[in-house]
Parts: sequence; structure tokens; C-alpha cells
Amino acid sequence: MAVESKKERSDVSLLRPDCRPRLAENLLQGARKLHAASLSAPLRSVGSGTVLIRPDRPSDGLFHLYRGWATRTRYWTDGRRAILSIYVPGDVIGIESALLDRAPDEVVTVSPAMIHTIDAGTVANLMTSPPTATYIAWLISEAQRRGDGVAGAIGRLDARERLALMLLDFHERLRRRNLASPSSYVLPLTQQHIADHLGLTIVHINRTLHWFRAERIVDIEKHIVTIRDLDRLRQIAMADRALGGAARRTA
Amino acid sequence: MAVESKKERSDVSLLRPDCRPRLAENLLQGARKLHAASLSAPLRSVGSGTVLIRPDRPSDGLFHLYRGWATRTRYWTDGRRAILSIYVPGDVIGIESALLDRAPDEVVTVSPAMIHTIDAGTVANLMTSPPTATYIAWLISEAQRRGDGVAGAIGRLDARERLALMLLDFHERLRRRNLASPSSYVLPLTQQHIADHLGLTIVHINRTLHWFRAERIVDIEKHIVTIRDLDRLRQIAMADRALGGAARRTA
DNA sequence: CGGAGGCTTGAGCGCCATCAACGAGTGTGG
DNA sequence: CCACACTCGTTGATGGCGCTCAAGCCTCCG
Repeated sequence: MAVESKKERSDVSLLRPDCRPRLAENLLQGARKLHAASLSAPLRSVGSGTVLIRPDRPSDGLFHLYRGWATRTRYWTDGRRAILSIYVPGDVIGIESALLDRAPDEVVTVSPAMIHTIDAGTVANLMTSPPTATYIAWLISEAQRRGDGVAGAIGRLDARERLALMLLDFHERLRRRNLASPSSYVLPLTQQHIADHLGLTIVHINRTLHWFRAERIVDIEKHIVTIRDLDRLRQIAMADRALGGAARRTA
Repeated sequence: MAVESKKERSDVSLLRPDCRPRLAENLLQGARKLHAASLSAPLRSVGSGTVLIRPDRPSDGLFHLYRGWATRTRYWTDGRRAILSIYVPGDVIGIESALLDRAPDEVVTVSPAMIHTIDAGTVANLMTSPPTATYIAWLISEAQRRGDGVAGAIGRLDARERLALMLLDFHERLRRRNLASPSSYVLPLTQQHIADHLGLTIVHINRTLHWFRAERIVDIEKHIVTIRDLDRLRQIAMADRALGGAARRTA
């Protein structure tokens, strides 16, 4: 698989003026503005299974998930489905579809949730300010990067690797927001959700989780994930992704 | 798989002021500006295998692919790789990583190409204009939507469906730019590229293509794709994706 | 207490990976 | 001009990871 070409590959090198600082400043400013807009937006409490975004309709705006989890799902006619992304508390929902005239996917809460709702008009106003527009573009970039990680994993990693990657990903995201202890967190997803997210079946998820428990690596009980061997989990997840194509070639 | 819950799902309905026209106008204006910037940017001719974006480095700016194809690839330490997106003539390369401080993936041309190169400084300037910033955000959204399609396909469709979907996708994108006849186009990818893009092996791609030819649906010879039975191809690709989760439930 | 949703486990099989080998086409240097 | 290296495409044999089908269990809740 993926045999490396030995042919020399040329490179495009360009002059790169240092415009990063200004970009970083813009992003920070945009983040503050969006955050402020979110805080002043109405906060509502919704139940599990609430549809936040309906596919093939223009978006109603942005949702800032203050508490609870949600999934973005795509369906096929025969009932197959794929969960393309999973939102944890603190995430912004709807940026991907805010600019599209029809949302490609359905977003549904998978637990009771509290959300700030920024209506479409306000979003349109925010886009008129360069810093917030830039920040929103950055948010979408980040979302895409995350999605690419999952896509690559589904395409090239086996069930254990995918599951390890997902569990670690949730752990890191929650830790960053102080919503997880060093070795444990709450995961309000069913095994069916996990299966649809990782491109596997519920039966295989169940067996793989069983293996993780038997190996004393990760234990999931009652939607509580307990990481017993973080190093081993990281090793399985191949967290050490190669830093580059060319750098990896040692022959 | 994907058993539907019979539990009633509540809905969030919001007031939705009609801000679409202004958004559309902004997008159009942004598109024109970016297009102009692209046209006034230097045009260069590069060979196949040219590295346009190196992973883990800040991006050098944007590339407008005027002629030729390119791939965006992610590598693992053990040599596995995933081609996360494929760029055809007319596509803009580098928007996904323009705002990130390190590009997640490597972008390489897979055929001789001609590209307009917009340097990072110019891009930073473009971001200060709301219409172009909005347009760039829209471009990233579109890119993500496309990536989600591939991700979902890899997770839930089999080899024939994935291949059919990919061949149709290329056909439509090229047709939109008048770069393909109604039933044929040039595809400068090797079977290894296709395999890495669809999460399969080169051997299986080869066998599936053999089947497509035997069934007189699609014929690929010398990098020329000839569609012999478009209806059947569409049928295999399940192009008729469900329009929504709830609408599909008939029980 | 009955029903629904979710979890668990067993048996069998199929899609796709792996390993291996070969041919065609192309560029390269002796 | 031919040997050589290299890439790409092609095909056969074999096996395994994960799917499918099926059944039983647990927990929660009206």
C-alpha cells in the first residue's frame, strides 16, 4: 500500500512575508466578538433528540452548545447513516452550513442540552466585520481539519485504531474545557452512534470495546469512560502521525 | 444498522429574517474580487509531482489551479496514506489551510499543471474585505461539504458505490467548467491514488474497475474515462440521497 | 409488569486485504 | 541498440476483519 515514489519531487518555494501576527490578532478579536454575541443570545434548554438543523433547508443561524452533546448526521435512502461530526459542550454548531443555502446534514442533540441561539440575521451582521468573518472562516477550517482526521481514520485505520482515536479526541477536547478528569469523562453516545461515526457496526463496536476492557486499556460503563492505560491507548491510536510525506522517507 | 428511534423528536423553530439576498450579493462580490486577485497573480507552469503545500508549515498562500490536477494527502508513520481531497482544474487550493498556522496535509500536483499563485500577504489583505472574507468562508464550507460526502461514502458505502460516486463527482465538476464531454473525460490519477482516496487497495480498485467495464457501465483506458451507461452509474452511486432524516420515516 | 431501547454474545460468511507474480510501457545509460 | 530500472496495471490464491443474522439479557419507565 502507498508505495513511495523515488522520483525526485520538485518544490515551490515562495517569499512569505510575515503576516501571521496580524492574522492572529484578527482571529482573537473575532473570537471575542462572536463570544460576546453568543453570550447575549438567548439561552435555552432542550431535551435529548432535539433537531437543531434540518437538512436541505437554509440554516437558522448558529448554536453555541453550552451543555450537552449533539451529532451531525447524513442519511441515505435505504436507512444507512453516517455521523459526520460530534459536538461536545463548548462547540459552535452550524458554522459549516451558515453560508450554504441548504444544510447538507441534520444536527440533533443526543443528550439534554443548553444552547445559545444566534439567529441568522445576527450572523449576517457578524460577517460584515472582517475580524469575525475571519474568525468564522477559521472555525470552519478547524471543523474541516477535524473531519479530515475522521475521514482518514475510517479509510485507513482498523476498528481498534479508530475507536482509540475517537476516545482520545473526546478526552482532549473535554480536558481543554475542564470537563473531564485526567482519566475519565462522560460520553452520552450510544454504541450505535459510535458505530455510525466510525463507519462500523454496533456489533463490532461492542466487541472492540470488550477487547479494550479485557486489556484493561479503557472501560466504558453507564456512559462513563475510564481510561486505565493512557499510553497504550495513545499507542493504538497512532497519535504520532507523520509530520510530513518527505520527512518520513528514510531510505 | 441505524435503527430509527420511534421516540418523538421535538424541533427548534426560530424566526428567520430573510437575509439571504444580502449574503448572496456579498458572495458574488467576494467571488469577483478573489477571481480578479487570482488573474493578476503570477501564472506558473509546474510539473507532475510538484509539492504545493507542505504539512506542518504555515501556508504560502492560495493556488488557483488553472490546468492540471492535484491531491491533498495525509500520511501515517507506517506509510499508510489517505488522499483527503482531489483538486480539478478551476479549483482553489489552500483555503482550508490558509488560516491555520500549520497545514495539516500535503498538496501535490498529479499531472503537469498551471497555477496562479496568490501569496499569503495578498490573502491577508483579502481577508480585510468582508465580501471576500465571506466568500472564502463559503469556499471552505463547500470544501467541507465535499469532504463530508467522501467521508460518509467511505464509512457506509461499498467499493462499487464509492467508485461510482467518485467518477460521477469528477464528471459533474468538469462538465460545469466545460472540461468534459457528456460521456467522457481525462482522469490523470493512478489506481493507487483512487485507492488512497476511497479507502481501498489498488488491487480492489482494479477489480472493481474491471467489473464496471465488464458490465459496460464505465470504461477507463489510458486515463480516459468513458461513461457508457450513465443511468446505471447513477443508480449504483445512490445519487438519490435522502432529503432528510424525518421525511424518510414512512412507518 | 410489560414494553422499548440499548447492550451482549454466538455462528457463519463475504467483502476486501494481503501476498505474490507477471506484462506493458517508458525513460536511461552503457 | 539493448539491458536495466522503475512505474503502473493486471490477475490468482488465500485469509481475515468486520458484517449479517439471530437470540437473549439488562435497565429504565409508564
